[in-house]
Amino acid sequence: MAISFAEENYLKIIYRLSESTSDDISTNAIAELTQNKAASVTDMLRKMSDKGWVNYQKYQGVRLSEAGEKIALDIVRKHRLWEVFLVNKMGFNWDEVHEIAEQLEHIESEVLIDKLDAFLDYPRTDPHGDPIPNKKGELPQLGYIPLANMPIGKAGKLVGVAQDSAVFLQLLTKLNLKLGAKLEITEINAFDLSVSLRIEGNPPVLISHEVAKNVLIKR
Amino acid sequence: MAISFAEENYLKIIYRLSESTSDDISTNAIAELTQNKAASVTDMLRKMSDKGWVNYQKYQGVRLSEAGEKIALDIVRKHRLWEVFLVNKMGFNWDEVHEIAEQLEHIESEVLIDKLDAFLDYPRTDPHGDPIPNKKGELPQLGYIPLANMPIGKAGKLVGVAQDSAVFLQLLTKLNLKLGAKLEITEINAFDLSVSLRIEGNPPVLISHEVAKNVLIKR
DNA sequence: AATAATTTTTAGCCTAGTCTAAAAAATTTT
DNA sequence: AAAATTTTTTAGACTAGGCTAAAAATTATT
Repeated sequence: MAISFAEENYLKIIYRLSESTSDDISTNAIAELTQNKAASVTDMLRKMSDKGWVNYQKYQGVRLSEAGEKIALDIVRKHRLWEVFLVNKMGFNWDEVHEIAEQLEHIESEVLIDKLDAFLDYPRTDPHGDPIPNKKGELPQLGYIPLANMPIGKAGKLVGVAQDSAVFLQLLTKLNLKLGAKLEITEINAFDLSVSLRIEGNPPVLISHEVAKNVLIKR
Repeated sequence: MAISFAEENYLKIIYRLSESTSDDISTNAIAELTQNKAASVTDMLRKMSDKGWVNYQKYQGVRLSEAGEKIALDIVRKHRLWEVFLVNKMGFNWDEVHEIAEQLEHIESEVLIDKLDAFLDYPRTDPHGDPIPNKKGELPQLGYIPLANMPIGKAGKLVGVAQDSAVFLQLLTKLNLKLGAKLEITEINAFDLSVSLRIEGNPPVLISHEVAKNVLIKR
C-alpha cells in the first residue's frame, strides 16, 4: 500500500503546522495550506486516520501519529536536502528553490537520498536555516531555531543570525536587535507572515518574515 | 492545461516505439509498455488526439504529431540528463538508474534542466550511449547508434563500443565481433530483449541485450 | 471467399481526490 | 442563556485514469 502524492502533502503540511503549536491542527488551517476546500480535507483526514497516520476526532482537529510523523519527517528530510542541492550545486538563490523541492521531495528512492546526503557533505540545515532530519527522523540539535519558528508567547534569546549581509545586519541594529536580547513573538500576521515582536519587554515592533527567518534564537 | 504524468508516459512510450519503426504504433504495443490494458490505451489515445499530441485513427494505430514529438523529446532529454547525473555525480551503476530517472523525468522546471545540463558539462549521450536531445528537441548527430536500437532487418557496420571493460572486449572477440564487421539483427526476443544477430552473412548467433547496448554501429 | 483468430473498440463500472451546497456542531456575541 | 456566526462535516456530484466483458473490425487461415 504505497503512499500517494496527495497523502504525502497532507502529512507534510500537518507536520509544518504542528511545529509551531502543541494544539490539535484544524481542518481550515490544513485547507488553507493544501489549497483545498475544508470538505476535501475532512475526507482525507478520515482516510488517513483509517491508515493510522493521524489521530483524528471529528470537530476536534487532528495530530500526527507516530507513524505519520515518521513519514512527514522523511518528506521534510528529502525536501530540505534537495533545497541544499539546488542552492549549493545548481546555483539557485535560496528564494527560488521551494517549488522545485516540492516536486523533488516525492521522488522515491532511499538509496538516492543517502547518496545525495553524502554528495552534499551531510548538511545539518537547509539554505533557510531549517534543520534537516536524519534517516531515523531525528532533528539535529542545533541549539537554536529561526525566530520565525518560535511559538507565539514563548520567550527566547537572540544567539545568532543565519545571514551576514551588511544590509541585514544594519537593519538589526536599527531595530535594536542585538545578541543576547530577550525576544517574544506577540503575533504573526497571516497575510505576509510578518511578526509582531516584543524586545526586552518593550512595546512590540513589526518585522518581516524575511528578517524573522534569519534571526536565530535559543528557547 | 498542464500535462499529466500519465500523458507524459504515453508520449514517451509512443516515441520509444517509433524509434525502431516507421509504421503506426499499435494499441497493444503501447498497452504492453505502459502496463495498462488495451481498452485503457484506446481511451487515452482518443483524449490525446483531441489535445493534438497524436494522430490517431481508430483501428489504424497512432503516431506522434509535431507537438507530441516535441513534448516526448523534452521528456527523453530530462530522463537521459538525470541518468547522467545519477551515474556521474551520485555514483550509481548504469543499470541501477532507470527507475529513478523514470520519476525524475517528470520534474517540471526548465531552468533546473538548463542548470543540470551545464553542471554535467553538456553530455551528448546518457550512460547507456543513447543520445540526449538538446533544448530544441534536436538529437546530436553522433554518427552511430547502439546495436540494440537498430531496426530488425537493416544492416549496419560495427564502428565502436560504449564500454571498454576487459571482460566485455574479451566477449566480443569470442563472438567474432570486430571493428568494421557487417551486422544485421534477425530477431529480438521480447522476454529478455536478447538479440539474434547475423555477422558477415554467417548463421545468426544470440547475444544479450547488455552486449547489444554497448556495441555501436553505423547504418 | 468463408471462417477462425486476433486486435481494437465500446459500454459500463470503479477508485482517488477533488468540488458545492446544505446540515450539524462549536464558538462567539449579545 | 439565547442568538448569531463560524467551522466542520455530510451528501451527492464530477474528472482522470484505470478495469472487465462483450461487440466490432481487422487479419490470418483454411
